[in-house]
Amino acid sequence: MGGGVPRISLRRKELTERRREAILSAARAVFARKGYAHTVVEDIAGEAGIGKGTLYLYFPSKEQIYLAALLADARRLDCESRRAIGQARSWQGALRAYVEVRLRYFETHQDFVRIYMTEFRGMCVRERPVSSELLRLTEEGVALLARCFAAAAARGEMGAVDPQLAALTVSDLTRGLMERRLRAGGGPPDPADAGFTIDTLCRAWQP
Amino acid sequence: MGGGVPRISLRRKELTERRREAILSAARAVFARKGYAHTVVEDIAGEAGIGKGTLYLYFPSKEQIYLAALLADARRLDCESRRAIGQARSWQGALRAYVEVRLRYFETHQDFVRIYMTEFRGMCVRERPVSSELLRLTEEGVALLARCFAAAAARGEMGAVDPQLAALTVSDLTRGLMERRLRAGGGPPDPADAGFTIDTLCRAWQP
Amino acid sequence: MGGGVPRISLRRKELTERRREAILSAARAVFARKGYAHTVVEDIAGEAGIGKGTLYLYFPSKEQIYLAALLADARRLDCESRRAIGQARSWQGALRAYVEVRLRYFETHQDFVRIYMTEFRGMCVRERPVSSELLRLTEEGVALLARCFAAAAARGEMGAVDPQLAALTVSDLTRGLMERRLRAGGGPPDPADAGFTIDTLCRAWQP
Amino acid sequence: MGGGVPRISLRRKELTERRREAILSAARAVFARKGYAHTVVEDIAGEAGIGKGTLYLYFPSKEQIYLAALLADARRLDCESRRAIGQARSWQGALRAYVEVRLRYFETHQDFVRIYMTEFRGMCVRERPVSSELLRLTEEGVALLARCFAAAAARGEMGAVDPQLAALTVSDLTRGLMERRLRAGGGPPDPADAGFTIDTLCRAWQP
DNA sequence: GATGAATGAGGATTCATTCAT
DNA sequence: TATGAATGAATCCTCATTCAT
Repeated sequence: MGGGVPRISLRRKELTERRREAILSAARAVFARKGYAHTVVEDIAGEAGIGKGTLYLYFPSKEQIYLAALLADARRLDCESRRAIGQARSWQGALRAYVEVRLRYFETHQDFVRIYMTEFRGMCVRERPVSSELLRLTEEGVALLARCFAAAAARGEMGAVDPQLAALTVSDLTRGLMERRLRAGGGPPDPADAGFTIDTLCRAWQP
Repeated sequence: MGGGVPRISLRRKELTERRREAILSAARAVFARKGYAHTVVEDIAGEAGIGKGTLYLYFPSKEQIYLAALLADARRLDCESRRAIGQARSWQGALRAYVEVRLRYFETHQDFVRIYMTEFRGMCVRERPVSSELLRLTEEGVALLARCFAAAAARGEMGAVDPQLAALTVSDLTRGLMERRLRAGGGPPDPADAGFTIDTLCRAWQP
Repeated sequence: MGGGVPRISLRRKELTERRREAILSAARAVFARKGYAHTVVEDIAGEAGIGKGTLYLYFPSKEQIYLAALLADARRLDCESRRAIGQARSWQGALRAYVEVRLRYFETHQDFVRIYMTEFRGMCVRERPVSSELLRLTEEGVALLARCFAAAAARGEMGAVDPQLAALTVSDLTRGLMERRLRAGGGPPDPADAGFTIDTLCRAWQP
Repeated sequence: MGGGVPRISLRRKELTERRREAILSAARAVFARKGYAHTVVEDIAGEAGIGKGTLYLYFPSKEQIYLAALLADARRLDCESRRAIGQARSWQGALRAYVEVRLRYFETHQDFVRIYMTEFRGMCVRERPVSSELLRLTEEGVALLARCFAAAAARGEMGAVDPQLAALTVSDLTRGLMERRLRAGGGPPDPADAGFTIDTLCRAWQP
């Protein structure tokens, strides 16, 4: 039993995967720069260093590229989020983890955040939900936090707040923090703002 | 006797103004439903019950219709906001006024909020600012609140919080409230959520 | 026999005629400045100091305004041309009269010439003849000259040239003179060029 | 063997060039038939047997198609003109060459002449010069002739005429000849007219 | 697989003409 | 009679997607 046959296939698959990633990375960069409407498919192909037609071998449409570009990062962010929140020893730690994971993710994946925060969420509110998984991931982050809060409240470590509403509150404020960083462009953001947000909520929800 | 001369002219002006409003109203409805990119000028004309070309007698371009539609409501909202916050007797009252004015405005001007919250703010982050006044109005609301907070802090009625950051926090959470109402569609929103937000902040920032 | 009744009617007719002239004058100015395609009906109305709709009480279409504007001047030019050529005592005189009448007309009716020379003649070649009278007037000027030449040739005062071709030659060169004046803008044209043209032809066609 | 590498690339380039020519040819036909203003881009595409969008892969705008269509032929005409005039042994020969090259060109490129004579020259007089090269080529033909005449005059073979005015005279009359051929449609033009023009000028300008 | 030339539906805007006042 | 607001057909151009090489 050699197994030489699938080796080529593996190579192939790996290459394909690598190219898929390259396309998504290019797509994020362009979508972040120009927004969905102003982005031309050819721009993405150019940024990815491939031909326009090649895109359509990997994705069926511009919209699917957009969603896939978001989904990949949303999954990664969800992973990191789970890990960090899982390691937290208190509801305050979980809250801080939620915020900090996102701000750290922003440092290295500004393109994703830009699209996700300033365009995709709006699209979701307006049109029919486009990607169920993307939506689920978004809600998952909040739900994770909500479960933490519920447990903490049950243990009496947290004031008697609605865990779901509390988690949504954290989510809203985190978005605000990121938008301000985006608007600041490359300039340094107010380094105190994240602390302010966390402090505010910790104080409000202490038992 | 007398005074009848400009009557026709007045009629005309009034009619023109009425039609301008009708166009903006139609535009808000369509933009809210489909978003800027998917809206076709003919749709707006149809919704307004006029011909396509007529739009261009009142506005020079699709983009200007969009901005004018937002601006009119943003001004009204700013007015109501000023009045309500001006009447507040405490920073808590101001906070509550800011949120409630917006939620009440949402009841009757859902279209505006839909566009403003889910599209325009994102556009501002992404592209060059499109309308300076619209931007100014947005920032004005926050600044108003910030001044209230600063005064309250100076009087010792409020904890030692950064007034600007506090105002931004209120703004972010209010947006969150409205987005959830939008997503709920016509369904009844959680009636407690606004209270939760206000309570949270009041508790956090008491002296 | 009073005759009071038609007096009003006369007034009316005269007023109408006066306004017609004003429109045509305005039309010539605008058409000369922008050309037929780039001229907007509203421009003409504005130049004439009347409303856009009023134009259509006097003329049925933009095209008819254009033709009427040309026709009025073409008739006047034809009149002056007939008179001047009629007074000429030799074929050289007729030739000179033809050229000079046109150059003089150019001084005071540059708009007409601009349209006529640079646009209308081209239109005639390209499309179906638009106005039979306008075309006839153009040919009439040449024919007039041709008859002069034929008579002169018959009297032996002129070389044995084909009168029709000779007249066309004069026509072509006169057009060239006017185009150069148009292109010179307001600047002074070469004052010798008309003389050169006339001398050339006189020498060529002497017996 | 070998040397086959760029074959595909050559094919492609050749094909592209061939299609560019096809578009220009179609454009000339349609522009000649309808004039610039009445020509619709779709007409050109249809005449060229390609899709509307394909035009814009080859040219950036309707106006550029127009100018390119003229420019290609204007260059060819200029070439032939230079050659023919260069071979002329006398100023009379040069004059005859100038006229005959144009009449011959007319036989095979009636579309070009139609546009060039009846529309483009007028546009130049009326509006800002659109294509500097096109304008230069037009003036170049006249200048070439003018230099011939100047040389001939210096050698005493020609009367003391202003060479520039003489060349303009030839140009004006040649245009007249072509316009009459255009107006004659397919019908046979007066075969004597070119001879008449040439004879007239030769006689006028002999020493 | 990879490419980019070809396509044509779609969309913003203009403007000659009409018509209610 | 005079007006200019209203109209919608007409037009240029873009760009997502297809497909022959």
